[in-house]
Amino acid sequence: MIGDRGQSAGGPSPAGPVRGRPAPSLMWSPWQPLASADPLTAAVLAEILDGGQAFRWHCRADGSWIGAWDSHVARLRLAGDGRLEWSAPAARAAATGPALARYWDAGNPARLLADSLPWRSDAHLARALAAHPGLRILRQPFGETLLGFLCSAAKQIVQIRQMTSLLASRHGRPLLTEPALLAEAPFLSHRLPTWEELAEVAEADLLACRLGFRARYIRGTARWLAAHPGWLAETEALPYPEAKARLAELPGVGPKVADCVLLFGAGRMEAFPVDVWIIAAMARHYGLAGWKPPQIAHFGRTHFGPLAGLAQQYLFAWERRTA
DNA sequence: GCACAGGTAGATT
DNA sequence: AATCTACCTGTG
Repeated sequence: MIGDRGQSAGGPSPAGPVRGRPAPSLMWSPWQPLASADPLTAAVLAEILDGGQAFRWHCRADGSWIGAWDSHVARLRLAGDGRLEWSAPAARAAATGPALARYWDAGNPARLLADSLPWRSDAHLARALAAHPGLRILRQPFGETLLGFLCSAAKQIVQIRQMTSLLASRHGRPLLTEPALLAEAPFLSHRLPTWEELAEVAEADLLACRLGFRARYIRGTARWLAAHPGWLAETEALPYPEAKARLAELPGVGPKVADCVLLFGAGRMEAFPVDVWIIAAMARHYGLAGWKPPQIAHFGRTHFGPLAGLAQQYLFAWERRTA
């Protein structure tokens, strides 16, 4: 249960620091390594958590990150050797551990995945891989990923974060209730609303979340999903081409959003989202100037193979860093 | 003031 | 079928 821990002390550690070392927090589980995660740099960790895959992670002053997905909250940080460590609200850490391993797709070492990309015959890809060792594709909840990318049309990452944050605080169920945790991460006071919950929200209230013309898409998608129970879960289980075609039936979901949802929310590595950054990257480094998005997507899937979406993420990171 | 932003849908060639 | 535009709204 949430919120059943005593709050009379009001602080993380009544005992205070011992000989200069910070006392362990009563609210957070101890830091522990994330099994089989690749060594990372701070820059690559930032690219994974704040590079446009997910929109609910925040970097803190000490360099650690805090974020949420589904009903889970976690902190992440790098140990001295670059290994990733995690910690969760103590009351829920037992459930968060396995959930995080799935979210991180920890069973698939990034190094192995990247090695199966055609970098040996693609000098630019080789360069992008070398620049971001450990970069990986998250395996986020399908429905939340759909919501995030329905917000993404013609918006920058900062603004997508703002929209999802408002949706959560106004229409999602409570997440962090312990005052000490809430004080650390007020933006995680609520989880994202489910599609069932969104179906009950009036379009005017969605507009008030700064969604603009996306409010109509989200409202339409929510109503459609409410009328078709089980449809989303079935779609997630379909092979890539069928899943993409089905997602595109939803209002506001075109080729790019569908590919992002399947790549970041369903682990479909063959999805190759084509956005303005990738259009620029393919024009600059692959001689595809003037190509249309569907042509670029086809080129990407054939040139990069079954893990084209992973290649896309490296190219995307390279392009943003050198822009 | 005005162009532009990690697109999509609908109208118009 | 391919190409153009409007769509909300914050940011520079």
